[in-house]
Amino acid sequence: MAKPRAAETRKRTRIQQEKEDRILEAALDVFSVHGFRGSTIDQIAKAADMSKPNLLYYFRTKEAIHRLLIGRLLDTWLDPLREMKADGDPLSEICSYIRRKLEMARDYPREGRLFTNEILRGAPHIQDELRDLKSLVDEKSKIMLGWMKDGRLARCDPHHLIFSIWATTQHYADFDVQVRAVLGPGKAGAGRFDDAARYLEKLFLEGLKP
Amino acid sequence: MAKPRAAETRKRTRIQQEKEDRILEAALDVFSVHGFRGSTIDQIAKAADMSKPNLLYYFRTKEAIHRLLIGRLLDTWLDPLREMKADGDPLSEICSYIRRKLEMARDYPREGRLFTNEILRGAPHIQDELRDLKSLVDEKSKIMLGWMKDGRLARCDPHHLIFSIWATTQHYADFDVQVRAVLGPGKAGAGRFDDAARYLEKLFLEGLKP
DNA sequence: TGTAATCTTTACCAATTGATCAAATTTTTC
DNA sequence: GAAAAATTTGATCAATTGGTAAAGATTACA
Repeated sequence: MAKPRAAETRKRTRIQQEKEDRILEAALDVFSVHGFRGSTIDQIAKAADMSKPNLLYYFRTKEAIHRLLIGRLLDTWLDPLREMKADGDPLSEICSYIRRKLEMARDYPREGRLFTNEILRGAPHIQDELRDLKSLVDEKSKIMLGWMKDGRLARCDPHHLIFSIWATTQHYADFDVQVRAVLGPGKAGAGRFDDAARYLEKLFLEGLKP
Repeated sequence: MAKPRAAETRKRTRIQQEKEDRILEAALDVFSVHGFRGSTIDQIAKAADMSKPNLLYYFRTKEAIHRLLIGRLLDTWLDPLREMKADGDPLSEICSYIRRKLEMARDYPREGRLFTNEILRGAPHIQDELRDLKSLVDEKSKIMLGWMKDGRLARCDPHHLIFSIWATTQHYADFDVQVRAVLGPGKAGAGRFDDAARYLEKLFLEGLKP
């Protein structure tokens, strides 16, 4: 008896494994540029080099692909923030956080844009996750307030401090086209991330030292 | 003889004026959330409270509306940067720039998101403008390098400095949903922009003073 | 007030879209 | 090597999409 869709099988076949990966890879390419509504199954199928019905054999709907991608993304996206520990040196902790976020922007720009697309749309599918995000940020904010009270970090609004780290690092994924256009052929090479890291480190280190 | 489309008439009628404004207003709402491909004429027409053919009487195509909106946006978007003058006090000039960009994020969030959508898509329609942008940024970078040489501004990469201002201010338009979710009902009111301004001013002032 | 120009509506069209189905093909398993 | 399971394909569908044609309604203006 042929299963109607591959997704339900207990054990993933070799083919299933490979095709699903190819689809997700292609979908990430397409979704991250055009957003959910702006992307078509045909487009994704073509990018994955297979027919549309074939693709739909592995994922029931367009939304199923998108949901899976978003889910995977959210799972790892906040890891760097989770790693910020109260018992570390405040400025080093913040610098590490910036560095890690910048590495993510460099190594996973499509994931970053997928997330930004979702937020731009009003985050319709990740309301729960936003709630989790709030509690994580609140928790880390408390740590920072402690550092400030101890005179180990400049007094400021920790929420907005976190926003500014998100913004400055994510910028290099979302606005990549603009960044490259502005830097010009000479400075838009791979080294731009090192330049960014150097600049951001200085800005935040000087800006936040007590 | 009835003109096929209203746009070509020399003088704009009262009705033309009003309807075109209503369409652009509605289109800005829709495009800024869903992007170009994710938005439909029906959607825009409904938001503008008119029938689709009626809307298409004023704008030939969906793209015509989008082009006009993008054009208008780019026209005013860079004004704050243009206003940065070499003969001002470096830190005050930068602070004013931040304040103005933040006001734009507060007062014109839809325009900001429209722009971000366009950039996320790879900026297909604004290649020329990106070239103009580069020369403007290069020009202002030279001014900043002068300030640094004179010891009136901390030494850093001026391009990345400008990026960080764009990123931190634009963040409050693009990631508004996330910002509000994280701040929570207590602090997500209109005052969040004042908090942001206070924080950013401190960060950049301390981070960039020589 | 009459008429020409402008505006609006109804009906429509061809292309694209997300998705289905049964038949044909390939792969795995015994 | 045959049966069973998994995979692929081509044909198809209903809904949506961007856009048009033409007739009817309204407005501006002499």
